[in-house]
Formats: sequence, C-alpha cells, structure tokens
Amino acid sequence: MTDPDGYDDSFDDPFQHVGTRSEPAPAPVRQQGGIAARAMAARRAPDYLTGLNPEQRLAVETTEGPVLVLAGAGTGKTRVLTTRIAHILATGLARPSEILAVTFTNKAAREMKERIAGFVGGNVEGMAWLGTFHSICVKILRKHAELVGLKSSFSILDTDDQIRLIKQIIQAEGLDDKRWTAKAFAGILDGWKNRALGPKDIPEGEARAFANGKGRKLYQEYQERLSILNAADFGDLLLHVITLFKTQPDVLKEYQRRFRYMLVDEYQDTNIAQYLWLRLLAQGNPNVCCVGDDDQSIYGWRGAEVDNILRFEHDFKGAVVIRLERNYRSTSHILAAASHLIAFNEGRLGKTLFTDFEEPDHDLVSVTSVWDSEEEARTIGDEIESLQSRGHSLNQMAVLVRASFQMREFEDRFVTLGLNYRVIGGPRFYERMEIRDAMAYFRCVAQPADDLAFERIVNTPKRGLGDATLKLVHGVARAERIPLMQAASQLIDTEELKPKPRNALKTALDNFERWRRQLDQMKHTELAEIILDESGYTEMWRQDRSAEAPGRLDNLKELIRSMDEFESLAGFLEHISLVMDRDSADATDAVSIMTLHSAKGLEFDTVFLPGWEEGLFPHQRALDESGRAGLEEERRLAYVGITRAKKRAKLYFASNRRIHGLWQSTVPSRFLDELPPDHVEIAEASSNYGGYGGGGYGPSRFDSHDPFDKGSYSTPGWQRAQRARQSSSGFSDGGGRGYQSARQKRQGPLTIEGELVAKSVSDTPSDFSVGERVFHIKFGYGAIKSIEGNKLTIDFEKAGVKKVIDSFVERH
DNA sequence: AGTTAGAGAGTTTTT
DNA sequence: CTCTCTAACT
Repeated sequence: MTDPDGYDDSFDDPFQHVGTRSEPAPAPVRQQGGIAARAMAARRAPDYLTGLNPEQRLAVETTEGPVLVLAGAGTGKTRVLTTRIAHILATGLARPSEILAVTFTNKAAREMKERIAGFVGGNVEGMAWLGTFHSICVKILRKHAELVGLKSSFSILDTDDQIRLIKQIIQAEGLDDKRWTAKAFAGILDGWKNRALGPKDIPEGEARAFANGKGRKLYQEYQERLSILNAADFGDLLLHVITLFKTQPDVLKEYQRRFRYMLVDEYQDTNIAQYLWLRLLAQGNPNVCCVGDDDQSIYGWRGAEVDNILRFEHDFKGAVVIRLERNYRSTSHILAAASHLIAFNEGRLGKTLFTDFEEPDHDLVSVTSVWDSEEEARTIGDEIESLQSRGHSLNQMAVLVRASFQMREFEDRFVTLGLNYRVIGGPRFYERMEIRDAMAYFRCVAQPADDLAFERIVNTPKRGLGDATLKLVHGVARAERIPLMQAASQLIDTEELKPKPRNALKTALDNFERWRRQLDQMKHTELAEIILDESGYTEMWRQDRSAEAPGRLDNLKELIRSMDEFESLAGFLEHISLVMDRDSADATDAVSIMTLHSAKGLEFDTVFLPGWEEGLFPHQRALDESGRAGLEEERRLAYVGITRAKKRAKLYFASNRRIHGLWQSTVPSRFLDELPPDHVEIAEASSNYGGYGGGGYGPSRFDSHDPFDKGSYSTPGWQRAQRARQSSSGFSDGGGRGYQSARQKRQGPLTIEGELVAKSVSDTPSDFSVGERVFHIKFGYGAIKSIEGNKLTIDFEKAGVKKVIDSFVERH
C-alpha cells in the first residue's frame, strides 16, 4: 500500500471496481475469474459488465425468475444492483418505467439513481419507480386514493403529528395519559402496522394488554381520526396499498403488468407488511431480485423480519441464490475477525468472505483495555492525533458507539484536543423543532384544513393563546365538524373570547388569509420568508440567547434555500413529508462519531469501536427483552461495526463505566472472546494516566479458544475476564488513582486541563480582548474573562465559566 | 400565561 | 448524572 488514505478512484471509473477501495485496483479481480466467466467475457461483453467478478456477473445476468443475492459486507452489493438495472435497460428487456426498484432510505435511492445515471445518462428520469417503499406507495395511493377511503390530496403524518394525535385520542377515552403514554401506544401501533395488522386483525392478547383492554378501540379511533383528517401515517402508506391490491384485483393486475422487473435492496430489513406487498406484486411476475445480507440484519427491534431473507427460497419458488463473498473493502485480518465472530450465530444462511487484500504489514485487529470511559476517550483521541500526524485523513476515521450517550465523552475530549469531529445521526433536519414549526406554518397556508399543523403553531411564538382559548376552538370545530381554522374564524365573530385572545387569534387568522392570497402572486420561497418574518417566528429565535438559536436560524435559511428546487409550495410539501434529509456535503476534514446502526453501509480506513462491555454491548436490554435473538442481533451489530473498517479496526473495553450517574465496574464483552486470536493483538492504552496499565489481559486471554462453544460464559477466556474484573474492582476500592482522577475530571471535562492539551496550544497571543462577547458552538454566548495565550476563560450565559481555545469561538 | 421545581427515565432509527 | 416533561406556583 503506498497511499495511506482517502484515495478513491471510483468516481473516475465506476466500472472498474467496487466500493471505494483504497489501493489502485490491480488486475487480480479479473484474472481470478473461472473459465466460464472468461468464456462469457469473451462474448462481446458490454462495457458495464467488465470488471465484475463471476458471481457479480451472474447476479446481473440472471434476469429471469426470482433471485436472492446474498451480498456480504463490502462485496459490491450496490454495484450489482445498479449494473443489473443497466443491463436490463441495455438489453431492452424493459423500459425504465417498467422497473421497480425499492430501497429503505432516500439516501440509498438517491445514490442508486446517481449510479444508474452513470450508465444510461439522463434516462434516469424515466426510472419513475425507483424509490423507498414509502414513496412508491404514496405514488400508487395518490392515483387510487378513493378506493381505500382517502382523497388524493391526503396528507402524511410524521411521527410528531402522530404522537400528538394519539395523545388526544387517549385523553378523549378518559384514560390516564401518564399510565398509558401516547409514545408507548405509537410503538405498539407501529408493531401492528409492521405486521400488516388492521384493528380487526390484532391478536386479542395484544389488544387487551394496552389500557385495560382498550387497545383495539384506540386503534379504531385513531384510524377514524386519520380518515376524517384525510391523512395517513407511514405505516398506512403500505397498508393502504396492500388493501388496495387485495380488494381491487384489476388495479393489482395493472401494476403486476407494469413492473416487469423488481429489485429490493437491503432485503434483510423488510418487515412483514413490505414482504406481503412484494409478494402481491410478484404473484403476477416472478422476476424479483432481492439483495441483502442476513448477517447485517440489525433492525429486528423495529419490525424487520430476518425470516424474510431466510425463507426466500421457500417463498419464491425456483429462486436462484447467489452469494457474493469476495470482499473488496477490508484486510484479511479484519475479515477474519468479523467472520469468526459472526459464526457464533445460529440460523444464518452462511457466507465466507475472502479477499486478496493481504500484506504482511497489515495491522491486526486490536483490543485495548482501559480503566474507564474517560481514558477510553483520551486513548482514542491520542491515537487519532497520532494517525493524523502521520498524514492520515480524519475523514477516514470513525468512532462507532453502541448507544448515543457514549458520544458525549468523545465530543468533550475532541473539543478539548481541538480535534475536528462531526456527529452523524442524531435529530435529522426535518425532525428539528424549528423546521417542523416552519413547515406547520406553510401547511396552514397551503392546506387550511390541516388541524395538526394549526395546533402546532397557533401559539408559537407566544401570542397569548393558551389552553383555554384552544379548548373553545376545539369545541366549535367538533360541534360543527369543521377544521380548526374555520372554527377559529367563527369564534372571533362572537363574544365567547376575551378581548386579548380574540385579537391575537384574529391577527393570526388575518395573517394566514393574507399569505394565502399572496400564494400565487409571488415566488413560494419569497412567501416562505415573509411568513416566517411576519409571524414573528424568526424574531423569536433571534431573541433566544441559547447556543442552539443561531443554528436554528441557519436551518431555517437552509429550509428556504431547499424550497427553491421545487415548483410550488404544494410541490415542496408533498416531497418533504417523505424526504427531508439534506445531504450534508461537508468538505472539512473531520472524525465521524456515530452509532453502529447509522454506520451500516459506510466504510473508513480506521474504525474505533469503544464500549465492548457486557451490558452495553451486547446491550442488557436486548438480552433481557429478546433473549437469544437479541444476542444474535447484537452480534450482527458487532459484525457490522468491524466490517466498516478497511485497514484498522480498534476495539476497546473499559473496566468501569458510569451508568445513570453511578460508577459500575464492568466485564469485557463476550464478543471479544469470540474473536480469532491469530488476527487480534492486545494493545496497551496509549496514555497511562489511569494508573491501570492494561495488565491482566495478556494475549493468553484468547488461548485455547473454542469456536464451537456457543456459551462463551464457560470459556476459559471469559472466566479469566471474570477474575480480572474482580481484582480490578478491588483495585478501585483501594483508592485507585484512575478512579479518583476520573472523578475530579468530571467536574470540568470540557475545559482545558494543562498538559493534556499542551500540544494544541500555541504561543501566538489571542487577538480577542477581555470583556468581548463571543459565541461558542457548544456553550453559546458568553463574555471573555481572561486570556492566556490562545486559551480563553469565558463566562457563558448558559454554561457557566469554561476555558476554551480561541479558534472555537467567534465574535458576536 | 409564563416560570420553576420535582419526577422519571435513560438502546438502536427510517419513513 | 442529565435531560425532558409535567404540575404547581407566581
């Protein structure tokens, strides 16, 4: 390997190889092809087929009949999918509009579109049926809405709307909404809809379990409310289409005829409803190609049914199963570690990943023992800086955690070090409060009957319209069976309201009237700005002194910018309810911090995997609630984590971790014992602050490891770990330095601590001056109290007194 | 109607 | 511990 990082030539020639392999791709891929493959290649192979390995090529060329492509991590899954579509188009088997290609996320759909565009040019526009399950369902439903009791203009509830609606229903039933929370019911509802169960279909036991047997009633009420609101939630989008297909055979036939070829990405993530949906379509036409990896099924908890992929051959008669096992991403050590680990799972279809990517100087997978989560963050921070100083790009490094609370410590540490990082995941753009508020304003203008939107912003910003007023409006609306806004306008003509709320309500309604009139007089982006300004919404955030406020204002600007790509406000609203992940094309070099779940599908040269402790990973709750299945899903998560690494996978476990505020000593994860000793090294924590030198976990921990022993609690390794655990907690009771120092540092983990950051502190005097008002991305607004070099002591309005590096604040 | 103290919960996430 | 939500205050 000559180039350590970031070399990605896949953009120059997407046909040459799969994924973003870091080395200049040598010929071996092609040379290794069998005789048959070479014979096939000899026969005037079109450009797009060259460079595929024999299995990939088989998956592309087996166009007729059901095909299951078992694509292991890094084996070129997306490439096969897109090439297959290109192949179908190029050979004239179908026109773009006759191919159904389904993904789970908008991101995946977008990427697929882009890659197909590379093959067939501008023709992607014709791929009308490439999209997420949900967007395709919306498309079908808009056409046939009346057949399932909706109007074509139905609106789509997001999770937030859904919860608020459920809450109203629970209250209307006279139930205690604390004992029976809307959130809990939303979860149960989701489970039912994932299994394609309508109010009548839910098992009696489950119906009884919620709210003293009112589960079914609530479900019915909820669906009734939705139909009055002419709305559908995400689950309904699929369920309505299934109902449509089942009750209208001619409509089903129409789609069966239309879709000559069907492709499903990430098949291991499909739930029962999605499976039924696909089955209905496939009844008329066997050309279904599902691509997935049972070993990467990590969404069982939200309804994904691994069984769908395990049963594929049974469900689709005459199915051909093709395994993609040649990995183009990781070193042989990383693959060996991941493969050995995942082999502990039962009930897999089974694949053996292999690679030619083998060099003597490749790093082993490392396992590092640290004292506590603080040392963990410090060690990883140091290793990142060390790699960076050797010329590695931060973009090629990621910290993958099991649970999001782990992120904080890394953020804190990286802020202290002045290390650029970005957190992936977290609240998505369209889920942010300010975006939802703004959208609610737009919805009120475009859809005057949108009660949920009106409720959301009627008193945001505060305009003196509280519960009392709203109750009156609700009463009128219910009595007259009219939308809230209409009810409100009737109310202000009466004496029911006191002058203050009456005027406030009148002003608000007049505003909406005016904006509605302006709707076709000006550009929708311009109007959007006017709405946010005149409603006082932007002003509200300008007045807000919290650290998030400026970001929220930026987001609002970003929202309006993104509206520009749409024809009209209505067009924008339609799109937005399903797609609202902005592509954060951030050019800066930064380490990524994210959960293992959100790392699926990504790859990095170096991957840091902290927190491999029993109870955290595998997570206790997964074990408690789902038993063996839960453990296996956790193991798949571990597999996903390791296989994200191209060159270096570094695992960590802490002996002590603070959970819910109190310190607990922990036991190394059983997954560590399931790694193959030959490919793993026991590393020392780079910093020795903790007073715990990593002793006790010599390489011997992996001796006489038995891969066929399923109960790893009985392995010698695990028992040694147990003993080590005991001795280390004794150590901490004896006043271990690490424990103490961890405690002290807790008080100001975000501040600069002398020597720890010495290397990132320069002698250049700061150009800030005492007393100046500044803004910090994490702490918000504050005033400078004192300055030493480039270290500033700042009294933050919200966060208190902190020491920070000057480059992390800006004047305000 | 707006502010504040106390309770309660605290994996994982997309549409 | 730390965040969020609700109920009771002012």
